[in-house]
Amino acid sequence: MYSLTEENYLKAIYKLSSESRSGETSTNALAEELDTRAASVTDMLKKLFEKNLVNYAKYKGVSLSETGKTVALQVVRKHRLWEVFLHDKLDFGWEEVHEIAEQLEHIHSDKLIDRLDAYLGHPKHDPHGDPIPDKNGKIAKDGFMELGKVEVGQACILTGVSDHSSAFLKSMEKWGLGIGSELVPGERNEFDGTLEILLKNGDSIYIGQKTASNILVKLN
Amino acid sequence: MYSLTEENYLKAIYKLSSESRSGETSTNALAEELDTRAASVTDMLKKLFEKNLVNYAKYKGVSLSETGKTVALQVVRKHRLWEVFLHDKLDFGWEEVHEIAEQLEHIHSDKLIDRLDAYLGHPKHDPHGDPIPDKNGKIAKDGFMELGKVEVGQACILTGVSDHSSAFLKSMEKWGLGIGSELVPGERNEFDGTLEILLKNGDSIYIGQKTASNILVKLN
DNA sequence: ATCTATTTTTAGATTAACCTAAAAAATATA
DNA sequence: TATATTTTTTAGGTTAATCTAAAAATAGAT
Repeated sequence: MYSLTEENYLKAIYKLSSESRSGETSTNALAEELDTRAASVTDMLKKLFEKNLVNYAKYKGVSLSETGKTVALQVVRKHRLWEVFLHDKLDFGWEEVHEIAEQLEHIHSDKLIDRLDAYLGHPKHDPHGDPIPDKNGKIAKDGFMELGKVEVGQACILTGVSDHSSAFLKSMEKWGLGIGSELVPGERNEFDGTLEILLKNGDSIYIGQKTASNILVKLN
Repeated sequence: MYSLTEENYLKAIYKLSSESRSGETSTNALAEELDTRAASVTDMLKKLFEKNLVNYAKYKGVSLSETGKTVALQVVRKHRLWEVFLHDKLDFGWEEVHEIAEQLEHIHSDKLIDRLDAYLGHPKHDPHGDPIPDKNGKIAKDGFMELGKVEVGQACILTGVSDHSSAFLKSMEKWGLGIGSELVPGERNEFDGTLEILLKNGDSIYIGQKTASNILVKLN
């Protein structure tokens, strides 16, 4: 069993090294991510290395070991499942779920998380559209992209939604959007994040950030 | 915001001083309850006193201040609501919920606990029959009675248990007893205190004195 | 009431996680 | 390549919560 702090370090190393193509990250980047000092990070990296959770050599960067990756993915799994619970069952907005899930992700009970997963209907994505690793840490590669991350002018096809709430689905309905719809991102309002979307029939609609990240698309 | 450890001390002081008629408890009793050493308890009591959470004077026992009581009752509230969630929504047995709720009770978010309460339908009792304090810390007083004190022939309904050990809960399970079971006390063996209990289905079971005083009932 | 046993507190250490300041290594620049 | 800059590590401390061992206070028994 790992401490809350150890789990947070592993999660941060996972996140940062996924984002870098080298598959590893640095002491300073971790200090920034974890809002702590570089010296503290060095201390912890030594400890995690002793426990075989990371590959680490002084001045040489750090990456997760197989064990470390497994632990990190389980924490991510718990985080995202709790987010789904908060969003789907307790009606929290997508902007509210992260902070509470940061606490809930550290509850230790395999049985709890299995039951929660089943109770939520084995969701594949959290309310932000991020994939939920399975019990074995496997992340379904669906090659889907959030509409909000597609570049302007790049035509794409709606392949799914991350949010299944009726509020969201009703607004999708109203816009005439569904699986298979062809979309082209237009202008983005940098002030409020609103995104213009050009439809096949020539109409334009204006969607918020929340909607844009809950619409999953395939590039066309 | 109080630390997990502080919350656990407050909860323990609440529990032990509720059980004593003096309304306070001792260093040693707390050390036992919290599975720690008396010296550690003394240290923490000083700290809690500094923070105005307890009434404490050296060698004189300890009790909760008004603030301390408020905090303790909110932790109890959270614990019991999570127990209801685990039992009602995730199908955990009543002997399993306590341990996981020990962790969940320390999640900090008023909004979360309000939403959870509403989601569960504002339950009044946890799966063991213990009352759930409301947002203001008020506990509904319900005149429960120990089964051992009910007169022969007086039908009653099981409303709660005082002992939450899994040994006790498992034997309850074996007898098929749970919240809502209908019971009628039958013959009492004056030699060893064993009590016959007639069940709804016509069966008789024989329970010891200790069990009889840990089963709480409402007269029918 | 005195002596003994128990309970509680103090004193001084330990551990995990953090910190600052300074030294060492790696990287960038002239 | 030599020097300057940045990054990382080391050294030494701090804090919360714990511990053991010993001292002090209270409670119990004759």
